[in-house]
Amino acid sequence: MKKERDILNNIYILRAEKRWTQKYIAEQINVTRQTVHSLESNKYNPSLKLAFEIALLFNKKIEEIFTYENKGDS
Amino acid sequence: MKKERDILNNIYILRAEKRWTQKYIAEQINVTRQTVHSLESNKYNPSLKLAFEIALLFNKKIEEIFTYENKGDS
DNA sequence: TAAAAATGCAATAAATATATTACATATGCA
DNA sequence: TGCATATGTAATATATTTATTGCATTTTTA
Repeated sequence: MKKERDILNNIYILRAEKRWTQKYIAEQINVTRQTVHSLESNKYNPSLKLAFEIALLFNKKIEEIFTYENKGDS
Repeated sequence: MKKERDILNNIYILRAEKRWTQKYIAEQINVTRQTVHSLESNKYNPSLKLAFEIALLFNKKIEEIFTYENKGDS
């Protein structure tokens, strides 16, 4: 069995800390609000460009925002 | 003018250091050799998952392998 | 409390990453 | 030199991300 991993992120938390809206983030990084919403809901694999944009916006490293962990591990 | 950035990577160098083939890398991370080749030729925006897989394989941080820099800056 | 803004969600379209296949050239090695 | 392996490239197919639109519900704020 090959190891499956999930990409997870804590954008929801980071956004709450900053009190930013999804719309605001979307505008800053030039994507739609849908994209931000999908990202936050943690159920897909964004492009590296998008990950970099998010990291730049929050002034963090990609790995401080996104994790790649064994499926099932919470 | 909105700032455009390029995603670049040094996989070619890292691979040379390890003396690995494109085929070998492709097999390790479950993509095709084409994908590895395209990646190395630095002209596109991979998925975050692929970036994580490469980083794991080389045991490095994503940002040690991929950079996101202003277009034109070499 | 009413209006405005923010969020969740869904369907479909558009864009682009990745796979597949194939072939030509280059490079290393017997 | 000749064979095996590695690499560059291209065309087409498939998969997945992202955009677009729209609407319902929740939360904020005047």
